Amino acid sequence: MTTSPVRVRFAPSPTGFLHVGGARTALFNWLFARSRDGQFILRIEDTDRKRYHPQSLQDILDSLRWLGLDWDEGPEVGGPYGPYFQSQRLPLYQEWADWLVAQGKAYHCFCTAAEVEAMRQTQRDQQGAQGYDRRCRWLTPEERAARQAAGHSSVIRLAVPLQGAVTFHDAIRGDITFNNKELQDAVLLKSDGWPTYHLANVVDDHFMAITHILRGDEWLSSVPLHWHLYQAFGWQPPVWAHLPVILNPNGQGKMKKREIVQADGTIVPVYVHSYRQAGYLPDALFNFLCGIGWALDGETEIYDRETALAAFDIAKVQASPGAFPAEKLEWMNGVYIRQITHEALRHALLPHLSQAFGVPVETLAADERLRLLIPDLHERLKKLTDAPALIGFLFAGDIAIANPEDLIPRNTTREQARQALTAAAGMLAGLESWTPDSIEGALRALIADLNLKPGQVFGPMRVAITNQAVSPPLFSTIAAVGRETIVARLRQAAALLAA
RNA sequence: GCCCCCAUCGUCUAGUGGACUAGGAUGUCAGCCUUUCAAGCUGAAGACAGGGGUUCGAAGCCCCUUGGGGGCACCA
Repeated sequence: MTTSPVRVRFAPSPTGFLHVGGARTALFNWLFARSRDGQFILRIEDTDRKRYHPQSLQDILDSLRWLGLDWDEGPEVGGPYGPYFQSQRLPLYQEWADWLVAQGKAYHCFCTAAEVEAMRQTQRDQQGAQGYDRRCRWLTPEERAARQAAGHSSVIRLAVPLQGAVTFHDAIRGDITFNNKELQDAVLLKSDGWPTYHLANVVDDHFMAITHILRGDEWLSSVPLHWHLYQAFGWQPPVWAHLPVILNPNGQGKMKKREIVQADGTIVPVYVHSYRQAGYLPDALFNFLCGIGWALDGETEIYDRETALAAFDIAKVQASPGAFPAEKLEWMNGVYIRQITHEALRHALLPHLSQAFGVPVETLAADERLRLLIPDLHERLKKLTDAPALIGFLFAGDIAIANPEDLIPRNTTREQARQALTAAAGMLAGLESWTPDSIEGALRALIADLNLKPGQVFGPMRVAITNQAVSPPLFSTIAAVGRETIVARLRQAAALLAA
């Protein structure tokens, strides 16, 4: 049906960091473009000078790249339809706004922001119609000229048709109709000469030859306005597809712009960089984001980019809003962590461990104990930042067991625990072969000698060695940590119980 | 208040009139494994919002109700 090459854009506003919702929009655009052999354009909509946030641009760029969403045209890569910052295209918007005025399709409005706000307030009080009452639309040429001569500042508003309706087609939702009487004479050009979203968006999409607009559902109600703009300009509108909004994890309301504290106290981050920092893998987040509003085949949950690309179909995107399934992301990230090699995991872990323990990355990279423990760590992580809590004992110089009772498992006496620790220390001090297997063999023999159960010996040892209730498996931990430290810690703990 | 969109297990979803006693995943619970925690394996509970139509036949089409969401800026 579409003969021209597909060109889509992701058009964030640099007013904040890249949100997972925005990332999902970018992802679907990217998927659509790449699966249709088209172009993915990144355009920065920086026309809001009040909310401009200087760090957000870099964050958006970094986050998109981290997710692997590369753009064909846009910031830092250029392209034939540039510039890709709206702040650098101001004359274009002014020119076309003036053109609309000259054509009688738009008009200067001299009302101040305060006047318009007052208007709105009155209407709200009376529960009547909403918005600007169009008083400047009916000004005579003389009145207009007089105000202009008096130096009154003005905005340019679109003169939308007062009657009739507009019906447009959405690639996900089908035909949608709005009555023109519900529409506003929206501001196109602000009094400072900068364009609003509506104008800039339509002008840019046209001159950048955008063929499809995939964006959030929250834009659906501004389509009729844009449609009339295309009409006024005499331009061919693109194909619209409105993606379902992502709701808060509890399903209530559009996903918040700042981190979400759930009822149980757990925190759900909303920025892509937060997930990056928290040790999520980009492939996992990519895969996960694909699954909000779209499904590969209804069966397969774990799939790579190529697979997604081969199957992606915009018409199969869900129309209904959906909650952000945070727990599923946890699980999925664990799956992706388990898929990488031990060595890859070790490297990925270094910065996180460095930060957690204040040890230089180079030192950690050379740490043989860490290397030995990676395989046992591997299947215990949902995210990279889970690692420090599991292996803190490697970097604690001295272990201080706060409560000696922690060394005593249930169904075990204090004396039994002390005996077990002492015996294990003595045995390990003289053990010839120092491997997980030999350690295990010797310890099991010891258990039989002492006539105790595994848990009665391993439990105290775990606490004595790691000062943690949860740790990687004992035998490899012992092997990794080294004889001297192990024996010392066991004896120290035994002494604690003797006291 | 007005307009628009939407409606399948708690959650993400499969389903495009008959293969639906509604499938997968996550989460939950139970069992196995087991030195803790994970991972893994096995099993269980768990949904077509309600009511009318249309049809031989409806989760899927139409209408109404209800519920949810979005929008109504010189923000995007």
